[in-house]
Amino acid sequence: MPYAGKMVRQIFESGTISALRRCLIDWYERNRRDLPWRNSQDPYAIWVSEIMLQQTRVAVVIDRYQAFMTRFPTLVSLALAPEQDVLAQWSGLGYYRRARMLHKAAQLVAAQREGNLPVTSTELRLLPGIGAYTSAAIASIAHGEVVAVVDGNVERVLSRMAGWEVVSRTGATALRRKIEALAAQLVDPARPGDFNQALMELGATVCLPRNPQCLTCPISAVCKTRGEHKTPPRARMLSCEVGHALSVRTSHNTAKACCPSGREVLLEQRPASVTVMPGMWELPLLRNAAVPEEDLRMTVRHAIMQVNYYVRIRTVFEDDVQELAIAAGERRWVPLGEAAGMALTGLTRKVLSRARLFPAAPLDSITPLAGVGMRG
DNA sequence: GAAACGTGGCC
DNA sequence: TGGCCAAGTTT
Repeated sequence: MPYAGKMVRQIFESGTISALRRCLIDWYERNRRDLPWRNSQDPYAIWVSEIMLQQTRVAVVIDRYQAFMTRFPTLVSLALAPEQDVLAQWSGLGYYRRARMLHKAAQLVAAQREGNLPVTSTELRLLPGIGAYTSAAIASIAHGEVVAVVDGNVERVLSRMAGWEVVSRTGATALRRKIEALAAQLVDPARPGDFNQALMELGATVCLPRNPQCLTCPISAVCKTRGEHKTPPRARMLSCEVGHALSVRTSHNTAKACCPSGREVLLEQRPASVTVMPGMWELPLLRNAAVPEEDLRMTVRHAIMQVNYYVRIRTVFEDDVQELAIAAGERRWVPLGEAAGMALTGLTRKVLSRARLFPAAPLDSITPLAGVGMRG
């Protein structure tokens, strides 16, 4: 990439690249957050964290990562698990394809490589769900491979630093290439993993999309922008009204000695063929989203992608099946205790939590049953 | 190369 | 409330 070298020389005076690397890594050592996946050198642990962090906030990931690693401590344990168990661990995190591909890749590595992940970014890149960013992140962090990562943070930090702006829609790709070339020139050959994490950490905690904290930025001296930069406008949110059924019954199933009776909720599994959340379980859709006032249990706003769903939840009794839309997949009465551990959609988890039908968190379990059904 | 793929949390 | 995300990958 000779062109990248030229760009770097245009941006920095000779010799300042090593100073930049030092500034960045010094800052990182002093300011890095203590995150669970940073306490491990295990490539599997780093891999899981990188997949879970894709398009997902660190604050959301922390607890879920620890739960996932407790349930699947090793690559082989993940490979051996049923897919529904993996999806259940992913429930509420979204982008479920990540979980399915992580699982698939673990099975490939278990079957073909005795459970040892590839070491080089080039080989990692061949596994499902591992793209340009993730392969570089794992290889540089776990094995010290000298390869740059370019995620959303790095893209923002470097474009601001270089003073490059998105000019047009088509210009975004060209700019991305320039940033990748710049990152490749900048990455510290001595400590690529720390350098990469430093750049990402800077973007995540200082060089914020809005309100960048330029006064505390370790590299503001070489930054062309020192503040916000232009970003392309986003698509408008759409809105849509839907209804879901909350059907709860008291079980008369005495077959299971452990839980001879208890309450069960009616769930429906989304078909494997749908593009959105295949295989996940949810409350059955209502035939009619217009719910009579007296049957309205609660309303929920739930944003999925570019759409705001205004969701009406109504009680549907066991005999009133005609209120439900035609089932697209299997329907099953599930004991509430079991449902909590299933591969529920985020909306379903939200509704059942809000209805106090199972705890949102393990410790939040004390709920008077008398309150159930009386909430609006 | 654009479009699709989810969600919890914060302002 | 409505908008805006957040450590990308696949098709």
